[in-house]
Amino acid sequence: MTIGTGRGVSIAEVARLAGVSTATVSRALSGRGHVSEAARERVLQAARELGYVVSQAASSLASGRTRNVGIVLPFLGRWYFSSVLEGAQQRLMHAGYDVTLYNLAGHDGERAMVFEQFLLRQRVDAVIAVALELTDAELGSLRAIGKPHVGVGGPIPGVPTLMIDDVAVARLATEHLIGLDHRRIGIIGGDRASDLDFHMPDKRLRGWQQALADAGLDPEPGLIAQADFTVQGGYAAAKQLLGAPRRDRPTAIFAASDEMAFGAMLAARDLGLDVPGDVSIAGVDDHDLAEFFGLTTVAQFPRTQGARAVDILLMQLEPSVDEAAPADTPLPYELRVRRSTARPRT
Amino acid sequence: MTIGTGRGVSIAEVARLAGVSTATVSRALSGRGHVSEAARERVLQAARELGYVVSQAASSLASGRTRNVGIVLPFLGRWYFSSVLEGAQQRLMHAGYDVTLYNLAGHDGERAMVFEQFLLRQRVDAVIAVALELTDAELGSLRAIGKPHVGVGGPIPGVPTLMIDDVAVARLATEHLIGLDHRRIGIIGGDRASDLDFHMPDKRLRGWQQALADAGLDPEPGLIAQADFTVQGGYAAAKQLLGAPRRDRPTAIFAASDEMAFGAMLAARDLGLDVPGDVSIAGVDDHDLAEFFGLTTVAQFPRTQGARAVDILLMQLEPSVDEAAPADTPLPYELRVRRSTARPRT
DNA sequence: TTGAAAGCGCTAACAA
DNA sequence: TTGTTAGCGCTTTCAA
Repeated sequence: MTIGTGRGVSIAEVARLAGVSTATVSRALSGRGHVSEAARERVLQAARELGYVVSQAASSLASGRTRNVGIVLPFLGRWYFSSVLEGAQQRLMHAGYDVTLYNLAGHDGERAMVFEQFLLRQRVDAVIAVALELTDAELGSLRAIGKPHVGVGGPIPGVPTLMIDDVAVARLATEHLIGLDHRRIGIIGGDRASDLDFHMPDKRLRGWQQALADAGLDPEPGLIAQADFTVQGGYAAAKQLLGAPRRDRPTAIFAASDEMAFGAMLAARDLGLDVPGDVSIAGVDDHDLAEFFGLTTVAQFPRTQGARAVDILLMQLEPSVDEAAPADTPLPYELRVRRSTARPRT
Repeated sequence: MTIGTGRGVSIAEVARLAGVSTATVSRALSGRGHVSEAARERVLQAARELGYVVSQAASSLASGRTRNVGIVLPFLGRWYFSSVLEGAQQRLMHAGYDVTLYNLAGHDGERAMVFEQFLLRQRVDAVIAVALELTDAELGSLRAIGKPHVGVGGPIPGVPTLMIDDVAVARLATEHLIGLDHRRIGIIGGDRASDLDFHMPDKRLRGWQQALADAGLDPEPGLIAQADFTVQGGYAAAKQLLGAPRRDRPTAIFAASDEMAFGAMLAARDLGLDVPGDVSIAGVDDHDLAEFFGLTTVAQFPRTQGARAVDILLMQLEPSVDEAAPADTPLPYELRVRRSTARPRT
């Protein structure tokens, strides 16, 4: 490998060594256009010998493609988000794409920066937005520059979005509890802040309501607590629910995320309540720690969701990849019953 | 804003509107070279009017700078790593840099890909390696292409590395326990797998040993358990330590990370042992949940570490930014005493 | 199937 | 302080 030249080996050097033109090298290496087997062989060999790696900048400038996908997300530290990111990044890398990360954790200014300066032009071929509701202006600019974009976990009008059926997921968890003969089933849902960018909390609430209604149970306000999708939040919310007088206390709690469910389990313990003896608890996600906590949950598969999002983009980015479009098939989810749920003590 | 042109507004259009040359536009917008106040004004105004954003590809090709920094890390889902990433990304973004993420979570093949294909040339101006020991070959290529690189949390020979003094941190936590009159202090350290890429576990073990030795205590093998830095691992390890016959059971445990300490706290509870009544537990990190669990810990500040790593790179990347070099000042850490530690019951 | 050559949009050296 | 201009390294059209 030639080193230290600052700019690296150029395509011209490969062409010279292989005894072909730069155009042929480009074709051989990119797979676009026809190249004889013999020529391809010699090019590959020469490239290997010289340690040639294409210059992204030059390639992008000439072709208009960056081989770079932007991923925008509101949190990095939470399980769901880092899992989606992981799944997407891995798939993209194998397809030869870089991932540029835009984390909106900070202030509003950052969001504007991301959309106006970074994503806007020429830096990425496509965008994956995770659990983010885009404003009309943001959508407008994405559409204007004609970059494909998909949403994961968030509802983006007019944009292919990968999301589980949140209503159905919540129903499933709640129906599991009803099936165990629970009659007073509380919910720890999202608070208003977490609903802002992302209407999932509201849907999970509706799923819970529907399941209760179908069973002839009353989804009374006293059974609803709100939290911010963190362990701490779930803990506090569960204390509220479980601190109610005995006759009002739920015998089961559906938490809209596993992290909140963990908090609820800890709250129950701290109150001296046995899980599942005194209270059953179910979550959503199948977090890495769900098994450890013995938490019954409805699994979703964020790594796969990230990878699927990439597949959809790749189909638009590289016409060669044209499998049967799986874009709008609903995403899988699955009830996993563990130790945290059981029939109520009678 | 002009839209839909595919390639976006070019510098030539801005130059025309502002009545100057493209060179002046470039200078005005990048801040390099002298431009009269009047010209700068007109350029800025024109650029705003046209919605001009520089083409990264063209700029990189011409200048050799990508305004892109690669961050390589072995995990995304763990608190320490996502926090470093968050800190670095935010700082970089404000400096106008993109972050390209390379997660080595997958198989070995990926590691080779990252170093040979992606990082090697022309895609990034600098590299931040988080808790990763680079091989000689990897270091060699980084050096050969002359890209600045820093390590965070991992020891990289010959490379500026931001890391806390792991020996001292472990000593501090252990001395805190000794100061409370504990005499049998166990440790949950890293297992061999986690030491592979990252000698932190070994250092924390040594800190514990030194603190015990200084106090005339015997760091006997029975007090040592190993885990993989996860909650689950910490739980299992703690069960081993705490399951010992009463006379051998430690009255305190130092866990080399907060996540393992959480596991240890849960293990103690499951054994019916009171924390801190029967056993005190201390960790390292000040994880987001440490406050919630009431865990005594030695805080480190990964977000700041990420940001500091960026500062060091920026100093090399942009000669204008020349503050007094803070490169090798030791990183701060801080004992935070919470509910999980107390004097042993007598 | 191959090669020649015209850019892609910008930066930086040089000249003025 | 400003403008002219020669590339940066690649892709892609066109012609052969």
